[in-house]
Amino acid sequence: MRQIIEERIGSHSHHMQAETPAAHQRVAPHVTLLHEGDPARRIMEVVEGTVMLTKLLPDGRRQVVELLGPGDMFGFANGETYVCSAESLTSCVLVGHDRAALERDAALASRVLRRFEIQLCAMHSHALVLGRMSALERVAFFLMRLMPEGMVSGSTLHLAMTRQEIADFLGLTLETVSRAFSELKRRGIVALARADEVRIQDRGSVRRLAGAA
Amino acid sequence: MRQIIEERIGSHSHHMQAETPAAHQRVAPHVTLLHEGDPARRIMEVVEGTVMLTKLLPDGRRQVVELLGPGDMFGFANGETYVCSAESLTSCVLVGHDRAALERDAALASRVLRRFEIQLCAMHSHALVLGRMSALERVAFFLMRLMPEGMVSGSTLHLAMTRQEIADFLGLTLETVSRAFSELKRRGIVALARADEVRIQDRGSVRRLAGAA
DNA sequence: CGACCTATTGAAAGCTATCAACTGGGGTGG
DNA sequence: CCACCCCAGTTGATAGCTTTCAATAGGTCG
Repeated sequence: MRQIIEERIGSHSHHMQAETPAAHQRVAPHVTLLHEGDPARRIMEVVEGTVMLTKLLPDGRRQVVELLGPGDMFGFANGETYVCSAESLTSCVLVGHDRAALERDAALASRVLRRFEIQLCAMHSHALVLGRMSALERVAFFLMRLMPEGMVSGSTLHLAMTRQEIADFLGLTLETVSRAFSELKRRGIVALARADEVRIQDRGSVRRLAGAA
Repeated sequence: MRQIIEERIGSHSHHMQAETPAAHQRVAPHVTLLHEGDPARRIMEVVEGTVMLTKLLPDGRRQVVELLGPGDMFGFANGETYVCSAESLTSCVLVGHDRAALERDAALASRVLRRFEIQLCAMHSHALVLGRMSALERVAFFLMRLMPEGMVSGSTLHLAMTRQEIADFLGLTLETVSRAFSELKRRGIVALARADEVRIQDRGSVRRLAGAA
């Protein structure tokens, strides 16, 4: 069983004046950060690294509902408890924000609001992907999501996720994801140095398949 | 072509002090409220009625990404433009909030923030539905979403959506949605007085199929 | 070097999409 | 007021894509 590695590296938050100052913490990869159903006390912010949010069905089917990077927030609640579990994919630096602090700190509230809007937009795109795209298109969308803005054809991406995790994100099975990668390879759109090292040979084709969503 | 019917019924917003006061407006059913790609000026709030947000793929495939009721917000932007189109399903009352007002009005910002969190949670559930549920489960989920809290078996729901709209919401085709309704009817879980009048005979089965998501 | 886990590939089954015909209800025009 | 038309919905048959089950390959770590 993995444990949460928590290491205080000081607070850089200047708008906090409360009894629970924001503390940065570093966590190792593949650590469960919080559980669906646990009491929702704080809103967490990703400072560095990648976090995935997951939901489970009673019979064990899993969906990765969101992938989070620097600036993104998690720890949402509908009522009293978290609606998703969260797990670090890479080594991460996180900050927790007390829910009460949102009422006091207008600058923080504004920043969180802006970020919620961005994440809501990302979820809208994801709904389109899950509801209407083929397996090949979904994997292309996944790759495009990982490509930095100014990326050119020929660059290499590192995947921090297994085929199973990618499948759970895209609403597919791990075999189908693997077949999609093979198909992209066969078409000369990507090259795989290793399973988690993807060289983008034809950025345009990836964009086109992803529907520029 | 349908047009937006706009009827001022006065402002009930007391925290506004800006150059663009919040104005309530009533719109007819099946009216396009805003278009994906248009410049994003205001955030809209549903006061009464139901609104659907949709996204399109270049080839015409459509996804209804969100269904909104009273209190819900829309008009999100990632950059300068709306990421979704919005259309009224029923007759609606709406209020527009100037984006600049969010900076000035802390009470409004707090309310919007809270609502964004609720909608984000709803999107997480929807991702689970779209990514991991069967057709029958999706339709059950859809019905559960429409059932009021204190609803008992035997009550009747009115659907404000066509089979095509439900299909676009659930990531299915209209035929599959129709077959799912027939299957629920065959199992005695629902009864259909008309295509848009659903009597819930067995609330428990609906909940179970929907995975209590 | 071997064990184990992840990924790939193959074959067959299953579910949903697609194509097509038919039904029914509502509205319109005669 | 009735008949017809039109559109939404239902149902059937077939095709296609993804899943499932299974076997093989590759890589990493002890």
